[in-house]
Amino acid sequence: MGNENLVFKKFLLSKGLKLTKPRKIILDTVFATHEHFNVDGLYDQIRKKHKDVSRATIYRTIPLLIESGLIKQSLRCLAKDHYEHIYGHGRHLHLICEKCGKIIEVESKETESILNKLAKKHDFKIREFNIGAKGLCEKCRNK
Amino acid sequence: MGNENLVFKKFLLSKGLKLTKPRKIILDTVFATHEHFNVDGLYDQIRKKHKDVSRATIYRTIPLLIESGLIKQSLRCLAKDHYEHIYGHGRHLHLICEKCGKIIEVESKETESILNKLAKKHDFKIREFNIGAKGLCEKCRNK
DNA sequence: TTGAGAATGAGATTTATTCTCAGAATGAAT
DNA sequence: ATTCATTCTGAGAATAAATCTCATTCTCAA
Repeated sequence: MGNENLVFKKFLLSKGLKLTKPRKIILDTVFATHEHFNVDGLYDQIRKKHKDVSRATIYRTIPLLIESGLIKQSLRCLAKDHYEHIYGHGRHLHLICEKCGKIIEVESKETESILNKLAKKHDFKIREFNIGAKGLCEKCRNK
Repeated sequence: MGNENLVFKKFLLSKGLKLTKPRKIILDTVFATHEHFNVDGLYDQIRKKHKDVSRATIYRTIPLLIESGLIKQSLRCLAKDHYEHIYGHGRHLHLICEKCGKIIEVESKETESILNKLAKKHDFKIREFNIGAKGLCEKCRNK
């Protein structure tokens, strides 16, 4: 892992944009874990090491990470947008527990191929899947 | 169609809540069409006939409609939460065009049964499915 | 008809996200 | 290295959807 850097660099170059320090820090922090993230959590994480990266820049960088294909918008939870990695990760869907907030990730090849078939029938070009369900996890149900 | 009233009435009763005029108006307007809706659109629609229903009451009534099983939260579009009917509607998934905003609804029995199987494997109890994809519709792609 | 509790409208409040702007950083060309 | 046109940045203001407050009004069971 570390090729996110190259991907992002190429993307910026192709757009005439610049690879600045804040953008590097944001990219590295995003890919330092494999977890979902939101702006608040990311900001806290970054601030531990770098006191000079602002929320505004995080908000401005996320669309670039999305456009470069490194991350995608994921679920929305507690009124906050969440994001997840695409680069280096297999496709998956989410089972979200509405009580404890736990997110179970599951392989989703089957559902995607079905969705692809349906899209073809409607002459629709899929850019991004969004497959999941909300409910109760085993722990929250058994008590 | 018209049984939404009964369903909602029973739900309110079971909760010790009251079937007020604003709630009736909101319910009727929501089910006057089969379309997705958001608070703003619903408010405008209601205001054509009833000048005395406030946004606050709409925001307060929607969770009740959800809890009673009549509607569900659907996609989020242009920073607004959208909702859709459950009562009287077959399950479906969405293909959302990111350019023109068009929403294509498609039957989704297959994907749901797969998701159900996966949920079972993880001992997860699904309350609500969320299946869809974003991309470009045929019209927006061919120009 | 009454009364206790629930619901309402209006507007204030909250809060995630976006915008503004003056100054700083970037990188291609020299 | 230096220059310079352009892009970026941080800080805080602005925006806007959704929630909350509160004094008043409505519901409905008795």
